[in-house]
Parts: sequence; C-alpha cells; structure tokens
Amino acid sequence: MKIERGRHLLHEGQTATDMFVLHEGWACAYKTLSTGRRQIISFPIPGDLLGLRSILLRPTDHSLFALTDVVVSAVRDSLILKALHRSRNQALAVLRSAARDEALIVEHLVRLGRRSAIERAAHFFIELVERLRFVGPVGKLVFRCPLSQNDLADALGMTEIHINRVLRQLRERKLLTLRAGELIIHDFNGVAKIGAYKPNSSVARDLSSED
Amino acid sequence: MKIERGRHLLHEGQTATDMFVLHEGWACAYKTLSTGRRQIISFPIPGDLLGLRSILLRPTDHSLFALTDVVVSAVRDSLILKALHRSRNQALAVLRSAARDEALIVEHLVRLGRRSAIERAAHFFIELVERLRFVGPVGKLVFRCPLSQNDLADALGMTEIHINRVLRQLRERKLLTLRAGELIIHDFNGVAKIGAYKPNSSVARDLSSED
DNA sequence: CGGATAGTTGACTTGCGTCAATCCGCGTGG
DNA sequence: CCACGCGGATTGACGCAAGTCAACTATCCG
Repeated sequence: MKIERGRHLLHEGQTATDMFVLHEGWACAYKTLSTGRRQIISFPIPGDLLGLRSILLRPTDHSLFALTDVVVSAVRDSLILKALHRSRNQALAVLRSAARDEALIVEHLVRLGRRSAIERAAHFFIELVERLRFVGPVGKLVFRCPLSQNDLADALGMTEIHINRVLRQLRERKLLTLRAGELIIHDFNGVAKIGAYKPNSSVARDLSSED
Repeated sequence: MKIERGRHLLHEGQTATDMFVLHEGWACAYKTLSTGRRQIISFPIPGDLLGLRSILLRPTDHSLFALTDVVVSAVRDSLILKALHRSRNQALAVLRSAARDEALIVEHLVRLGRRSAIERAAHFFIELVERLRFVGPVGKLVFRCPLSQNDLADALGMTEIHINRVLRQLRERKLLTLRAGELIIHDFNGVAKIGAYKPNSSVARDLSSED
C-alpha cells in the first residue's frame, strides 16, 4: 500500500482500526497543541511498527504523517489480538516492540528536558545513525535523510531559525552536514561527544523477536 | 513490601527480574545524564505498574526511586510471561497498561518540547490532578503532593530556581498553591487555560482491563 | 519568467539559567 | 531551652541561549 508524501496515515482524534508496518520511506508521529504548534514524537523508519498505541487507546492521541512517499502494509487490529492469543512468543514480540518504542520516546524526552539545542541536535543525529544501523564509529558516513529543518525544529523543540544556526555550527566545526536530503557525518566521535551519547541497546531493532 | 523514602526500587543499568505494583506512596522514574543532570520521566502513583519496560529491555534504561515511603508488591517477570500466555484478556491488559504509560510519557514530551515554563507547570498540575481522579472542574481542590521543587524542576526541564519563580506566579495569580506537601488548586479552569490542557481519556486508569 | 518551497542571515528581545546569599522549619543534642 | 545544622525554599543581580521579526537567497518546476 503506497501513501504519497504529505498525506496522513492517521489523524489525532481518529478511531483507528489498523496499525502499519513501514516498508519504505520516512514518516513522523506528532501531536498538535491548541496554539497550533507541532511536536514531533518520533521518526519511524523502514521496519518499524506504527500506531500500536492508536489501536489500544482510542481515539488516538497522535497523528502519523508521510514525510516522503511511503510503502506500508496495514495490519487490522483484530490480527494483533489474535497474535496475542496464538503464541507466547508473538505476544512477547508485540510487547517488546512497544517497549522499544517507549524507550526511544523516553530518550527523546530526556533530550528535550535536559540538553541545550546543539546537544539535542548532536544526540539526535547519532541516535538516528545508530538506528539506521551503520554502526561503524569511525570515518565518513553518508545517509539519506529527507528531514527538513522545519521537521527537525518541531522534533527537537526549537525554532526553524535556531536549528538552522545549530546546523551551521555543526557544519563549520566539521562535525556533520545536512544538505539536500543527505546527512554526512564527518566526525562521528566528535558529534557523539557533544551529544554526550551513551550507546543504548534498545535503539537497535531486536531481531530475535521477529518471526 | 515496604521501601523507605529515598531508596531505589531499580537502578539504571541493572538487569531487573521483577516489576512492581505501587500500592502506597509516591515514586519517580528518571534517567541521569553523563553530566549528572537528572530528568524525571514520570511520577507513578498508587495503582500504577512500575518497570514493565525494565523487564522487557535489559539492562534497564531508567531508575525507579521512592519519593516517600512506599508499599509495593514485586511481580516476577516469569509471571508476566505466564499472564501473556494464559488468556487474551490478560495479555491485552498488560499491553494496554504499557500503552497508557507511553501516552503519558508522550504528553510529557510534548510539554517539554513546545511549552513555556509556566505552561509546562500548569499543564503538569492539571494532568496530575486528573490522574488523582478528583475530576470536579470547579471550586477549591486540595491534594497531597510530596514533590519537592527540585523534583518538579527535574521533571519539567527547568532549574529549581525557576520553578520557584513559576510557583510564586501561580500563587500570586490565585491559581494554585504548593506548600508543605499540599497542593491546592484555587482556580482549576484558570490553570487549565494557562496549560492549554486538553482532556485526555488515556490519563485515567482503564478499569475495564483489570481483573 | 514567475511563483512556491526551503534555507540563510542579521538585529533585537526575552525567558530562563547561573551565581550567590539568605531564610525558614525542624530535629538533635549540649 | 537554646544553639546548631541541614534540607528545602526564596530572592536579587546579571548574563546568555534561544526566540521573534523581517528580509533576502537558492532551487526547483511549470
């Protein structure tokens, strides 16, 4: 099932009947405040499960949005319920996936609460890179990263203008460059240091629980 | 099982074998940064399940700390696994509880990302009051609330000094008073307005899933 | 060429942090 | 009964990180 860039998979307040597995493309989960400001909760990437919470707690508290063209498969809620019943391993897999989501959200919360703008950005990019599973800590690393500065601002709790200044700093200090949808890490260790990044096992998807 | 004020139920990095049901008292879940700063993730209150994530993702990514003397019962991880297997309802109950936790954390994340200090505080207190289940939106409301200004600061992502100033403002504007472990809401609607609080169904514990 | 979308930059303002006292309530022991 | 110490709360002066406002530029695309 293809969804094109700029469309929603799920709207806040909606009563969802299915969740999604993301196969290709980038999405984000976000909430909107009554003032119109947006806070991005997470950026699911291919392989992630989206909207589990939305089928457990209805109506849903967040929106899901396609940042690029996206390929997903929808999973009907009744299927999840069946999976819970079927085998302990499947139930455990669902639960683990939820726990992993939560861990990522908690990490994001800590970023927002207790770090400066540049630390937040550095920490975020390192985590992102780790999630993309290119783990080599040394040398030049290049990734596709179609996030706009506006998206980053809404995720990292700052203004567009300020994330721009932060990115400039990171670029000038030869730490990383984000341009034209491409993220280049010039100095992994340098960025990790600014972000005070602690390697975290729950970031990587747990393969053992997939069947 | 009694735990006295100031003790930990769980340490970050530890490999937990059980989770807890909180019966009496107040606790908090937090993470520590390498700089020594602390970010409080949540304040579980009686009736809440603590540390589900810690038995699913090991070693655990957060600490659990008793803010007051606390009464809990420990639940061995094997029991949870059995519960998953036993009945679809029990599996669903565990999953719902996890989802509710996550919803609360997401709400907290949005607070930190996109609200000013006074908005964060106001929003936090309204949510707290709702969780304590005294729902009446009008009149004078009084609760036990043993959180120190330091705890609040670490939860709301600001300094002790600033939360003090914010509390003073809320007091002077006759909105709420926090003193000597007692929270008094003078003007519920006024506070809710500052916090731009949207009532949220997932805040209240879901009784239907308890058995 | 014009119009939309995203990124950049500068000047100015402000919310919140930092540093440094001081205060208050309370328990303990001389 | 008073002195002392301790943890938490309070206040003031000052500085800075990040927000706001307002252009301006680059790129793409029809």
